Amino acid sequence: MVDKPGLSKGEMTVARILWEHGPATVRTIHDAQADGQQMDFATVQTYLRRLESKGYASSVLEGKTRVYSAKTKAKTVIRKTVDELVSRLFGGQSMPLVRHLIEERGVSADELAELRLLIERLEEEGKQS
Amino acid sequence: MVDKPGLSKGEMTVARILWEHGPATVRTIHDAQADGQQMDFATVQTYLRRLESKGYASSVLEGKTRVYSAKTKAKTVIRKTVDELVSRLFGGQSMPLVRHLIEERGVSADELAELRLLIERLEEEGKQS
DNA sequence: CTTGCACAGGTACATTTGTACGTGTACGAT
DNA sequence: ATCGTACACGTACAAATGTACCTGTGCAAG
Repeated sequence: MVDKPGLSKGEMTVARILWEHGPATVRTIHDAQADGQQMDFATVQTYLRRLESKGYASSVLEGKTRVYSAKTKAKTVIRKTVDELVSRLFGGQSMPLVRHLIEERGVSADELAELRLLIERLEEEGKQS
Repeated sequence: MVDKPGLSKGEMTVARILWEHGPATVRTIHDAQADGQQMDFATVQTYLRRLESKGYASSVLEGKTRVYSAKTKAKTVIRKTVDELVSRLFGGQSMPLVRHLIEERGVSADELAELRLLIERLEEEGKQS
């Protein structure tokens, strides 16, 4: 796997919508934008085109509309992006970021419970390996 | 607080070294680079200059060398950057990122213990508020 | 004194990114 | 047959970014 150039912020925003909705047209994605962060139809189109040329998406002309599909899994892009960030901002340590997320941005009671379970599970695994 | 333009990746890398070392010269920062991700002396210089022009750093000429200091706290930049990322990649939800960090990138036993404490503390706080 | 380092500061420049306009065309309504 | 609508697709272009060279100058070694 040759490493494709990374995604820019705008491309990422569009990519995320693509992952969520599955195969979609420019319009679908354009309309799916969260209010307040609208980008022009043509802009979305450009991002999609770039996504495709970078190898992150593929498309087929279906009738007269082009339908784009994600070609790279969200997880892959997320991993790469997060790794990047962690390395640049925290010297490769993930804990500081985890701490930041939990402390600085709210975590609901439910999420807290989920986290607890996650941790307990990992502690178990740790013990026996 | 007018929001200054964000930091680019390169600038962030340099900014981080600046935060760690405290006031430093171009050379100090250049030499402090983790092996393998060396950037040219002049490149570091440029980033520092840009950091200053964006208002994230300040500098004084000390004798014949210029000494740069961070002007914005790491936490501020981190918050902004992470918020950005979380919003673009996870639609504003931080839990998916926390999960990713814990599951996909290793967490040592010690860190796990720390996390457990952190969670317990938050659970306590939650109960009484 | 002369030469060479070590830096500061200015300038350069190709890419990438954000953002979008304009043209051409197929299809459905008049 | 004609028009408006909805797209695809090519093109545009300024700003941001990554990356670095070049020039001048003071200091220190010869």
